[in-house]
Amino acid sequence: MTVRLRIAPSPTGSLHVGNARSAVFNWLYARRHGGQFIVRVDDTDTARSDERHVSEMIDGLRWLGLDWDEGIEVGGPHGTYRQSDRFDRYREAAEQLWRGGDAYYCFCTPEELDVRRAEAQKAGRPPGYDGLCRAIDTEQARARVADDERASLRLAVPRPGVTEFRDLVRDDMRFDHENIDDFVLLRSSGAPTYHLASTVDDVDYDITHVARGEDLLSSTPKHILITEALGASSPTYAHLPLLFGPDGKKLSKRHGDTSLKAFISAGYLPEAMFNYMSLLGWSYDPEITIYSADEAIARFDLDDVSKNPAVFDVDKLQWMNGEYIRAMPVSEFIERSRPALEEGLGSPLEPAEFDKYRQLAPLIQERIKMWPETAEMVRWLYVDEVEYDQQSWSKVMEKEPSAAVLSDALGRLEKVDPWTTETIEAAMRAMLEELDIGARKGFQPLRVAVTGSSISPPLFESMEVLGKQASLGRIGAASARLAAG
RNA sequence: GGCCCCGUCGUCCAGCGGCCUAGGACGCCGGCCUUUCAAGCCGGUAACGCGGGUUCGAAUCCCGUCGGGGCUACCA
Repeated sequence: MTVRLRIAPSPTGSLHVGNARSAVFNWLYARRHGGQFIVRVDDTDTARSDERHVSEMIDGLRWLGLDWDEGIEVGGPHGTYRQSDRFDRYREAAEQLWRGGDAYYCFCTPEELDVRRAEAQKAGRPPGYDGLCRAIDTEQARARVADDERASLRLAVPRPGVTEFRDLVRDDMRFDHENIDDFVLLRSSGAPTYHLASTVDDVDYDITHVARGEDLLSSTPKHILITEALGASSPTYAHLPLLFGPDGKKLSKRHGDTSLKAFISAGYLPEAMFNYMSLLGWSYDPEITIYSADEAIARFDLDDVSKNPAVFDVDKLQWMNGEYIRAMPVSEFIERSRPALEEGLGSPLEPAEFDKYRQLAPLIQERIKMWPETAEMVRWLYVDEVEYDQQSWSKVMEKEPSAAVLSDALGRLEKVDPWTTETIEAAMRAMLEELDIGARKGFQPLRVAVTGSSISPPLFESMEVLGKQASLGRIGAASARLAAG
């Protein structure tokens, strides 16, 4: 039997990293077992659903490197894979439930329910639905509905009773029906609730494994009850540990922008993001942290997923991103960093200008963790006049023997020909010797003069790429500025 | 409040009765390298929440306790 898994995000907001991580686990499991991965859109809440979120989600999932065998955009035997197109099917299922005696009409208004809930809470009773309308005679209820009276349809939860299931992550679960109220299947508007729609879809689409966040663990008995009432058999469930923010609370908007989109635009690599997310609640090997998606597929199993919630650690993600950046061939680094570079610089680069970047690229590659850092690394290369970093200037330039070094270097550098890293370095090392000063005192002033900062890519390579004329000009300018006080 | 889940370094994970004087990764600290910053290399810091059992032996099993979290809608 081939496994079929799905993710079913609601397009009521941006795709959250928690959902993205669920998608990764589902995908990994499907691929590992040669099964199918399906992407469905749970948009029963039509008022809050937005098409923009649907396409953003698709882009995000693709960006991560996931692909799906059926679902939104790619199609399949089950139509559009959007719940909003299947309301008739859900009503039909509801009807089936009602005919089978597993559901009943409820004529309580939301206002009445609010009042009774408040009372129950005050009296220390469970706040769920009290089952009042369950007592209404079926024929009578049908007549009232036929008479256009507003009614919702609720599941008649078997009482007494218990629902038990084996969760791949949590092992044996047991829920007493005492704690499950007769929840709504169909709203009085005729729209299905999430519980109904999602369960019907899982049944109709032959989903074999449902791996989702632990926040749905207590809803699972409801889904099992619906499934059984429908005469189908339940999928295997796996409730994944939740993702937490640094404060130990469920990751949400209050932790800043936690949408996958935010991470994409922050400049993370999809490989790093995938790798990092797969590590949240799972481990590839006790000794190995970095691995490819294919390697993960070869070892992944829902059985091995941890029960503990995981704190999303941006520091580790960044480190990992840096690892991936450093691991790629230089040519790839150059191409992939280009968009962020030009964006950071504010304009596209002419071929000749880009060529300078290309020369410095290997040195940049080992110094950044995130794409946006490239522009900061080489900005000095593309300005007419360097902007001196205030701290660097006072720390380096306003000290002996910077002034002397600058003018001495100027004289020596003028004679350097050809202008290469090696010849520049040779000339400067000779200067060090003759002036009898250390490399720090001798080179830092030049660095600040050329790049504007005491922190930069390696000096001589930088000077070579900048060019002789520009380099001399900058050293001269710094020298003059120093003289002027 | 009720129901449910969870509890190993600050964080993520390994550990599934003896291999644990608890391992790896991030972070942090120190060193080496070095013209800065990185990278790299080397080293260090740091945890089984607590209390009872069970057992020859427990991080691993059981109970309790404390702590954290989730759910508790005609949202999903």
